[in-house]
Amino acid sequence: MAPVTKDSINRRKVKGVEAMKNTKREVNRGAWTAEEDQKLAEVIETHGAKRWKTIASKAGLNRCGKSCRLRWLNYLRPNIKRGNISEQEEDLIVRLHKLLGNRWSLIAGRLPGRTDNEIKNYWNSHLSKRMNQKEKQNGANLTRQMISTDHQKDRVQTKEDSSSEEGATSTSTSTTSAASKGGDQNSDINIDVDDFFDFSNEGLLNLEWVSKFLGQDDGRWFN
DNA sequence: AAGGTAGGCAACCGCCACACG
DNA sequence: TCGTGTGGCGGTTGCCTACCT
Repeated sequence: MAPVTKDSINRRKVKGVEAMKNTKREVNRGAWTAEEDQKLAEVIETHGAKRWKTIASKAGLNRCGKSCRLRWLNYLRPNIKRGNISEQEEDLIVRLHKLLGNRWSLIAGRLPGRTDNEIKNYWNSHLSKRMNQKEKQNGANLTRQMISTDHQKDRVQTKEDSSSEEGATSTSTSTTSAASKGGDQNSDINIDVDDFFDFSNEGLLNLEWVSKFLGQDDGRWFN
């Protein structure tokens, strides 16, 4: 809703500086200044993106290593895409989330130039709401389906009652068994994703492997 | 015009896993 | 084997802006 412009970011930075001046804590907190960004980038360029505590001290930044790491990974790192998540990316996020849950770093690993933080934010602000709406729709459809199925079962039961009592019992059992499997799709996929995912040899943004598990019949999530 | 509200994003917090001495 | 330091991750918060009343 509120587009984040350069101006707004700079204003935040100024506010952040003010907040830092007022804080009694030892390390800087809040928004990063352009100067801090530059220092951090320079140190990482010469020393590499590791040993964040060392980087923080070498850069002369009064910030903790964690903060430096986060800033680098989510903002300063080269080849970062910002905003404008495409339909393809969105589709992939939804599919991966269905498969992996809130494992944002894994999901981000399949989206070049996207950070886990960005995906997490995008999910929380955009997709989760749409998913809820979709689930409600599906829930309503499912209820209608179940009512319809119950009526059919009743008809079958009545028919079988009149012929064979034993046969009716077996039919009922199998129906219940099938229904119990239909609840949570994720529970059907009994795989260890940590062992399973090896991204090294796969092309990025390739939906085939996701579709293998989730099924192409799903089609697009949001129409 | 002013205040309230919701959306969006950056950054922080707390926990956990791993490496190393 | 244990303790400590560090990095990584997901959840949450805080702030700013645009929109609504």
